[in-house]
Order: sequence, then structure tokens, then C-alpha cells
Amino acid sequence: MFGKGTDICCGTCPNAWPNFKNLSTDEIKEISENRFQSSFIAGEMIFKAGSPTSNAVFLSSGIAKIYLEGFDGKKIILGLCKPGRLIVGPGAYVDSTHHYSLVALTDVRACFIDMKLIKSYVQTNSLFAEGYMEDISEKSLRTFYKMMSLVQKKMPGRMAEGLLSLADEVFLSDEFNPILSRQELGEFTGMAKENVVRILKEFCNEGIIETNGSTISILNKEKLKLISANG
Amino acid sequence: MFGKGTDICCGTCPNAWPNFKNLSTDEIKEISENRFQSSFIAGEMIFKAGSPTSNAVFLSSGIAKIYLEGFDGKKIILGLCKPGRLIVGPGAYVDSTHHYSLVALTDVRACFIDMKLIKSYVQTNSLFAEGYMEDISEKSLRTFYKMMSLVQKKMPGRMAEGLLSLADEVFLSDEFNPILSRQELGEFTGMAKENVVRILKEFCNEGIIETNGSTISILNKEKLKLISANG
DNA sequence: CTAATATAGTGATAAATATCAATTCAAACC
DNA sequence: GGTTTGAATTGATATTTATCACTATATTAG
Repeated sequence: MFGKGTDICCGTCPNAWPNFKNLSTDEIKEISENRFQSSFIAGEMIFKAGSPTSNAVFLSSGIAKIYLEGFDGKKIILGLCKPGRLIVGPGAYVDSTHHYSLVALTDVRACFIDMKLIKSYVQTNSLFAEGYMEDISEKSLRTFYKMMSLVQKKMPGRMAEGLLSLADEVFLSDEFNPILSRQELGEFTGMAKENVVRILKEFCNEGIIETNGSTISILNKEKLKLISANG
Repeated sequence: MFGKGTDICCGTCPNAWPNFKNLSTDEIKEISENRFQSSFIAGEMIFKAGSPTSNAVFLSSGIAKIYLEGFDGKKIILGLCKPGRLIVGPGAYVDSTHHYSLVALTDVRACFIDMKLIKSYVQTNSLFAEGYMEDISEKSLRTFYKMMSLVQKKMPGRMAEGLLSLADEVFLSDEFNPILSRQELGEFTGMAKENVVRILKEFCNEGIIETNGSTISILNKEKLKLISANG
């Protein structure tokens, strides 16, 4: 499924980027008419690090992972994306190149909006520009904290933090299917997949979480927060 | 030494932020007249994480370190700052709070410009806004690569990368006094100070670098690049 | 100049983490 | 149903890195 999307307007779309509310009716109309929609099945690459940032991406349904590709194939999953969020890397304003990759974790429907259009609104609409800056800044802060976590916390602390962020920021429930494989959980929390298994098992033994098939339930959130805070 | 600085104009200052060239003569005049200057001696805190981002900081002379404060007092030095660079964290557009600290490494002279002024130009001057966005984006990218380095490379790779960045980006010479103590070099490359000593010694033994008092000379840059690239 | 203090350096050890080699498990496929 | 295939799991081991306990060397203050 792909093609120009004129069925829904970005102004009424419930999953639109909040910053679009700073656009005028005409501007909204313009992006609505010029956007492209496309569907991806779980596992498909939406864009790859190194490719040009010709379009901004917005998910209208599904979840995707953003990851950095490091040395000898190792990856760092920066986070999971849900609808309602602008997805273009900082490369858009540096070298017009993506520096991370975006891959669908579930089936995904995505809108592509020409970055030329976005950049033109940045120049002509100061509220929109400010909203964009807030968005970039907020993501930048998250990267700081992700870095601190990965560099300074030990494995249990990183795993605890990872589980909490999945529960509180992605799935909005203490019982969730992480979608991520153990390998991917490792890329998300900075450890080998074997250690993911061991630490999850330990959390189970201590009654902090419970695993049932592929779903994880947080039983003792306070303890998890403690482990996360104490590194 | 401190006070309002009307002696030099930000438009002619050789150390001005490049993005100031996007300001009009009147705007330049306004910031020139409203800026404050202050001097710091080596070791002094210029601003601390948690304090309000009421001012943007620009060094007019000297070098300072930017660092994140992590868990139980551990720090991550993100980088060294020289004149010509805007210093305000991403917090300016999120919660008006600094998320990293800035400390003078040498004696430093700094200009403080009210963020209200900067933010007002962002709203009225789209070229300036775009320049600011490029600046943020570029720093954001650097954070990505710093994170990858710290998380995925092993100690020799991180040290090699650290030395190369000091030589090529900060001191612009293969022979330099890093200003940073071994402890700080450790905070910069993500390792304990003892390991900084050991790895520097090893690099010396292999003829890659030479230490003479407090100065470090890179003798075999290619090999250093190789170590950095291979993690 | 000398004591006091901080930083640099060293070796031994412990802790954390990755890697390797199997094995089990589960979903997908004839 | 049996089989294939990849993921999950487990235990053993190797590697990496931090910590500890010192000694040496500067640097600063009196």
C-alpha cells in the first residue's frame, strides 16, 4: 500500500505531530496534499543510516525502532517510535543524511513529508520553527540521559531502566509484550543477549517481574526504580 | 573582572559565534550593548547543571570543559570548548535548565548574552533560527558518535579517539598539553584514571605517542587512527 | 626549604561483562 | 506429524575493566 495520501488531512489526523498545530490552514493543506503514504511489514527498513533526509517520517500506526549502527555491525537502539512523533535525525540540518536507521517492529503505516516543505515553514513560520527546536532539543536531552545510563550504570540498572521506559513511555502499561527480541533488548540496554536472559531471569526470581510467553509484567515497580536509580 | 561589555562589538569580535553574521546591524548592536563579560580562573565553575539557562555563554578566551554529572559523582566530559562557539544546552528549549556543567580549564574570559534576546531573534530572524538549528543539530550528532564510542569501543580505542580529537579539534597540533588531568582524561574517554595511565604508557611503549612532562606528542597518527577505528 | 597535599603511576585482585559451546524451545514449513 | 530454522536459554570460560592499596612525584603553602 502506497501512494499520495489525500484521504485524511494532517490537520485532523489524531496522530499528527503536535507542532503541526502551529501551521496555518494553507500550510496544513499544502503538506496534506504533498505527503506520501506507505506501509511496511514488521522487520522492514523504513530508512537507513547514510540515506538522504529528503523526507520527514511520521508513523500513523505501528511501532518502529531507531538505532545507530556502530562498529562491526553492533547496534545501539536509541528508542522505539510511536505515531505522533517527528522522525528525522539531526543530519537534516547538518549534511542532509540520516545518521540512524528506522526499522518497523510491527506492521507500520507511515507518512512521508518533503523536508523542503518542512524547512520552508521553519523559515517562514517562527512558531513552527520554535516547535521544531523544542523537538530537537528534547531528543538531544534524551540522548544525554541514554548515554549516561549506558556508560555509567551496570547491567541490572540498565535493564531496569529499559523496562521502565518501555512500560511508561512506549506501552503505557506494566504488562506488555516488548516486541523486541532478547538480542534487540540487548541493543537497547547495551549488553549481550545472553546477559539479557540472565538478568530477566534474576528479576523473575526476585519477584520483580514475571514473564509469560513473550509478555513481561512488572510486579514490583518500586524495586525496579530502585535498581535503575542505583545503577 | 566583570561588567557590561561595550568595548568590543560582537559584530567585529574575531571570536563571535558564526551565526551572528545572520543578525542585522541593529540586532548586533543590541546584543553588544546588553552583554555581560566575566573572567574565571582555571577550575572555576561557569555554570552548573540544574541552574537556569538565563544566558548564552561565549568564550572570548581560554578553554572550558563541558560535562554531564552522572550517578554517584561520576562525570562524563562531553568535550572541550574554545572561543567561537555557542554554549547553551538543549535545556534552553525544554525546561530552561542547564543539563551539563561548564568549568574553566584555563583562565577564561566569557560573554553572557541574555537568552531572551537570542530567543527573540530566533522568532524574528529566520536565518538566525536556521543557524541555531544547525548548531544544535551538529552537537546532537556529536553526542551520537560520542555515545557510540563510549559504549562500543574498548579502552584503547576510546583513548586513541580521545587523543585524536584533542589534537585535531581542540589544540590543532599533534603535540599538545591536554590540560586535562588523568582523572579528567578518564572522564573524557570513559575509564578509570588508573587505566588512562596504563594505556598511555602502552601507547608510549609502542612508539605511538611520547609524553614529556605534561605534553603529549602523537608520533604515529596512522596507528592511532587504526586503533580508534578498530575499537 | 620543608611539610602538606594533590596528582601520577604501579601491581594485585575483584567485579563486570562478553564470548563460546551446547541445548532447549517454538514458530514456520513441507 | 515430523522437520527445519532461528531464537531463547544455560553453563563454562575468557576478556575487559574497576577497585584497592600502595609508592613516587610534583606542587603548593607556610
